[in-house]
Amino acid sequence: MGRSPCREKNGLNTVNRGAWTALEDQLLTDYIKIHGEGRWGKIPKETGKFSFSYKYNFSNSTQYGLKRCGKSCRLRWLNYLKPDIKRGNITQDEEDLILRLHKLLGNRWSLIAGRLPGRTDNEIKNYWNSILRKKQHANHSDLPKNIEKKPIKGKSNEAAPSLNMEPCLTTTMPKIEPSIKGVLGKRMEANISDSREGLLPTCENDMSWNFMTDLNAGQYSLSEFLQTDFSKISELNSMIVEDCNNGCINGSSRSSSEEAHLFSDEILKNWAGDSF
DNA sequence: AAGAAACTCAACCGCAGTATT
DNA sequence: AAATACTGCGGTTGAGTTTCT
Repeated sequence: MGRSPCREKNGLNTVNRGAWTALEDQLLTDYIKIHGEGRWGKIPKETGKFSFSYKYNFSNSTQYGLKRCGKSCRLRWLNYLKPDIKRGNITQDEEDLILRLHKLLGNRWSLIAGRLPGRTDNEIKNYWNSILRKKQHANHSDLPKNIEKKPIKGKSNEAAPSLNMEPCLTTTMPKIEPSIKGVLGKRMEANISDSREGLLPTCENDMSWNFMTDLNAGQYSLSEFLQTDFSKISELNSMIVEDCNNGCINGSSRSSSEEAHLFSDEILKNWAGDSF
């Protein structure tokens, strides 16, 4: 279902566009301090009430309130006014993380931003498009598909790496490889520890995909993620396939080894293929 | 010094999923 | 159940700024 443009909403005949003024910022900030985030669509109407906006020094008394659509208010708050937004340049650690997460998630800017406290999806998107895209281009003459410009319309052909991992079979866990550092090793230890206690890994709690979920949920720190030895993932995949060939332990009907992957071939190719 | 080109980044747009009426 | 509103996302634009020639 299509949506009508902002200007047609809220009964506003005219909606301000372009850069926000200091007065508008103040009005929006004050409103959110009082009412909290959300209900963006009500902001133009609510801030237009005399009781709310009388103290602001509007140049024209008929212009009380924010002549902005809710969507615009939300964007302004989330990308600029919100107090916990981090200002300043992207650090090297942050850049590394952006590169890795982009490799993993593609253009899921909000997900990437979720792992960078104080950074907004818009900021990361801009940073990628202006800095990192060029860096990658300089490193590889053949630009990765997932940062190629998309056709004008349609999102269905987005070339981001698929998150639809093969469902991992329950299998015997590989031996802990001491050299596997970071969140991958941490996940392995957790799973093996569980299996020793009789808690066999299942498709729901195996290490294959939850490590990313856990990362997203704040289970791991930035440094742990950065320490992860992704070059070992391919080995892990092979170990699991081999184990599965030797017989899965839970009697699952889906016992073919090709289903027993930690990560899809596409992801492995992406991770192992270049400097990443 | 001036114009052109490249860059940055805030803001806008359309789409889609979810919530509400 | 259908229509409408709300919210969030990613892609794109364009004004302002900086760098280059």
